[in-house]
Amino acid sequence: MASDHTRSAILAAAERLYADRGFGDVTLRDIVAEAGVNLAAVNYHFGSKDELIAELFVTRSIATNRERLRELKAAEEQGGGRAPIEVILRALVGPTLRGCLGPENQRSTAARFMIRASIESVPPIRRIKNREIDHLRKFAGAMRRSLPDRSDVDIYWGLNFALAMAHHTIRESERLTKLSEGKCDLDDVEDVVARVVSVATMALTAGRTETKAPARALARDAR
Amino acid sequence: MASDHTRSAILAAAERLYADRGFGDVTLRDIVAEAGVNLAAVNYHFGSKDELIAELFVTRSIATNRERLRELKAAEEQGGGRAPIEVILRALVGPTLRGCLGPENQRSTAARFMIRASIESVPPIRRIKNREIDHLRKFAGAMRRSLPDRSDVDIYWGLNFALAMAHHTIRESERLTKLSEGKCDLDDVEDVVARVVSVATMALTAGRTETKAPARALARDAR
DNA sequence: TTGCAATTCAAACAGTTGTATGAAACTATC
DNA sequence: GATAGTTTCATACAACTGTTTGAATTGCAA
Repeated sequence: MASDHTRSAILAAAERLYADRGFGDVTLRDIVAEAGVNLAAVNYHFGSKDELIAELFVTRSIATNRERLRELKAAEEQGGGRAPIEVILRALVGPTLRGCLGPENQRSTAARFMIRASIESVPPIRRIKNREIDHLRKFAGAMRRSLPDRSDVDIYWGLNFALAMAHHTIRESERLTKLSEGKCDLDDVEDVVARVVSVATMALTAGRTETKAPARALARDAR
Repeated sequence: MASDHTRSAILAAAERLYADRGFGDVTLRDIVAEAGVNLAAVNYHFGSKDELIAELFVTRSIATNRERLRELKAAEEQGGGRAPIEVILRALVGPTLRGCLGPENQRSTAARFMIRASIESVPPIRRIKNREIDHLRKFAGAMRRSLPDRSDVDIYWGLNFALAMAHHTIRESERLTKLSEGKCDLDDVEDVVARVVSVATMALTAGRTETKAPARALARDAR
């Protein structure tokens, strides 16, 4: 046991720096300086830099997934096994968007770290990341129960597009603000969530009478 | 003038390696080995590694933007100044998707390089990247002309979501294939383009009678 | 206090990175 | 064919990376 103080100071400093500046250009020396500990402490407590990153990622990954699944479970129980698709999508993208957008002082370091992890591809994380597929499968299952007439292909595409809009908006929030000259307000997080959920819902329910990839026909007309 | 052979060999090798492995872990020595030239050649011909990356990015950026604008211009001229929104969106996301997806042997190194550039954030590129906003503004203008009843905010959000779906699908194509157990066919590029265009069109035209952010009401009902 | 393990620390290590150097090899002009 | 300018090359350099080492310090039990 012992103090544990150094250990958690390193974790906190590392998470903060990675969230802000990305994995690429944060060195061990940056981390220990920020944490106010000795350089050798990282290797002593974690073994290596990669293991530090991995531990950070696993911890946060578990926490984020639990949060999302909590919302999902609650929604499905309330609906007797079937939740409205909008609520499922909200459980999927809401926690991340809320953690990464909004006024600077209320952004979660943890959420921003996770976005970094999903963007930059660093070896120790890549190795673990496959497990997240199981997590997404649970959401795919809930979406299937919510939209039983929908083909699997459409479910997966809808899931993909929902994540796409959420992650891309976070990643490019600065550019979107500049492009729109401030008209798109990324501090109004609930509006952003509502927009993403709305579009994803449309993607998943358009042409709902057919069962086989109806989105294609609609777009083909435009060619 | 002189031979120029070494110069272009370096450019080609660098683009290939960056497209495949990202900027993070491609060293000058990797590049010169792939190009079959001496280590000092990069600094001799380009001055520094950063200037090599910058030249590569500027060249490709101009080419990609020209291709997209060509499609856009053609569509607007054919429609007498107003192009259908689907065609505009297709001009926006089509070239990139076609260059990055599809069977391995027909993927464009250039397009994959550009996606890398838009994903990983490396200093020399970040400095140049702001210019791309002007390019996107041209598309925003065309979309405004196509949907004159739409508010600027909705236009920008639609543009953002269209790019989001295209880029995210490219970035996470492997995961989507695995998640869907191959049901989502990412080799059928035209299907992917059609899906993205279709959803983006819905995002931009839903509730088309109103002028003020109608997407919000739809999602709010679901809360 | 003594003794022992856990922790911290300054320093050095080995490896890799981008860059610079000066001699050698070319190429074209006179 | 000698000369001047360009391009290539092997090599060295300085800076930085993650990691290791072994001595100092700390904390705690006997």
